Amino acid sequence: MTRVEQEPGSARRPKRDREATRRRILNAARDLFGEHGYDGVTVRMIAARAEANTALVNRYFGSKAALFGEVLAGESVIRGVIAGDPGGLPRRLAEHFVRLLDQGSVTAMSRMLDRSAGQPEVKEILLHYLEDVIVEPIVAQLDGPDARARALLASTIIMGGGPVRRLLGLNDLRAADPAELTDRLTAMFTAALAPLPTSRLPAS
Amino acid sequence: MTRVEQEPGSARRPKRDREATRRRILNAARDLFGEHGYDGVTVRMIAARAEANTALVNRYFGSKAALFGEVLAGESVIRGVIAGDPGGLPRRLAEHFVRLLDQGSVTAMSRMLDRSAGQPEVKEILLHYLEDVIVEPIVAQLDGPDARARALLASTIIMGGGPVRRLLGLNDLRAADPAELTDRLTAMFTAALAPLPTSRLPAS
DNA sequence: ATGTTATGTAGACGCTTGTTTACTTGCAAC
DNA sequence: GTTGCAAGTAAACAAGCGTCTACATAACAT
Repeated sequence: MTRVEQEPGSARRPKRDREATRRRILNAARDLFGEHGYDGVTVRMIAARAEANTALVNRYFGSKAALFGEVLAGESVIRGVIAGDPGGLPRRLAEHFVRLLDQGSVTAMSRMLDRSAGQPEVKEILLHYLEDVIVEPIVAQLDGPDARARALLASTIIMGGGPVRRLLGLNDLRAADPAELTDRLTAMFTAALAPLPTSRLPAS
Repeated sequence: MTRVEQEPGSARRPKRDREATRRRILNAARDLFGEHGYDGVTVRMIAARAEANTALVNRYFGSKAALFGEVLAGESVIRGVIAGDPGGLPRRLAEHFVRLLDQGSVTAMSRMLDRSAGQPEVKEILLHYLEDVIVEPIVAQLDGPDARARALLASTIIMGGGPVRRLLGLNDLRAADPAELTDRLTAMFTAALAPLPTSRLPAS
């Protein structure tokens, strides 16, 4: 009876590890949703990637939609980007955008958004995410009139990056001088967010 | 085999009218794809909306994907927007964007793009559309370095409008003064397209 | 009226989806 | 060992998808 009496939560590594399996599924879902969007991913794909049984996805997360929601909840890097001094917000957003370009597959979020509004239930989840994590924090940093409209314009740039990257590729964007690209994006975000329209350009 | 003894387009109204049915299906597809994207629409939905039999969709268009391509081919309003004097391009794009906001459901295109990249075949169709109808014409108008990168940035704004509108709604954008909104968007497009970064703003 | 052809229809095909059920197996306490 | 339970599995479920085939029917030429 030489049995190892281990503390609960100690370093024992059972072959059947609920938490580890759950984590593998969650990671697989994050990667796949990020790459193909909600509709482009099947529960079987997630399970295969996680090297787990298909039924475990529903067992641990209830449903595919709920799993999607949990993935979304873990992807809030942009929160830290928005937070900070309001004056530097456009540049921080621009730098974030450029950073996403360089990372590629790691950036689950933006790619997730464009192809993921199938069922109304998922649309609801996405809506709340965008509202609470992106739009609302930006609005909170803005002074002046039409704060929400300005935040929506900035969101337009952020969300447009996904489809453009996915469909048209980003080699041509990466090819450009990163500093210049950042400047350009900063100007775009500034134009979107400035309290008053930055300039009245000559109409055509 | 010329079995049409009547003038084409004359006043006969047969109950079974191939062209009319085909048109009804195409219109229904345009509306539905515009509203729900490629994956969000089924062949049966299209047939129901067109008050036609499901099999006729495939009979007249070969496949759902081919029908999508035909719908896309008919949606090239933006072509005329891009064409014109290069200096006024940012403002024309901005005005187009604002116009889309006001129209709502008529604007099939932009809403079609974000949720429509399911099968690789459809992605191919979309890619060529974006490339030939949006990016390439814009590039053709640009001078200076990194023309394609700048065109992609402008496309980012255009394509971002779809998801933002669909998910977050556009009432807050419409609420703002249209003239001011146009100015703001013009500045954004200018920042994206200008030969050199418009300004180097103080970093945060 | 009759025959032919194009148009429309009903239904099934094969496949994939998310989900659930019944079962097997590993692990640990007794 | 033996038992009990959690973890994992295989298979099936119902529903939905795009597509196709066999059939009915309206419209025209004769």
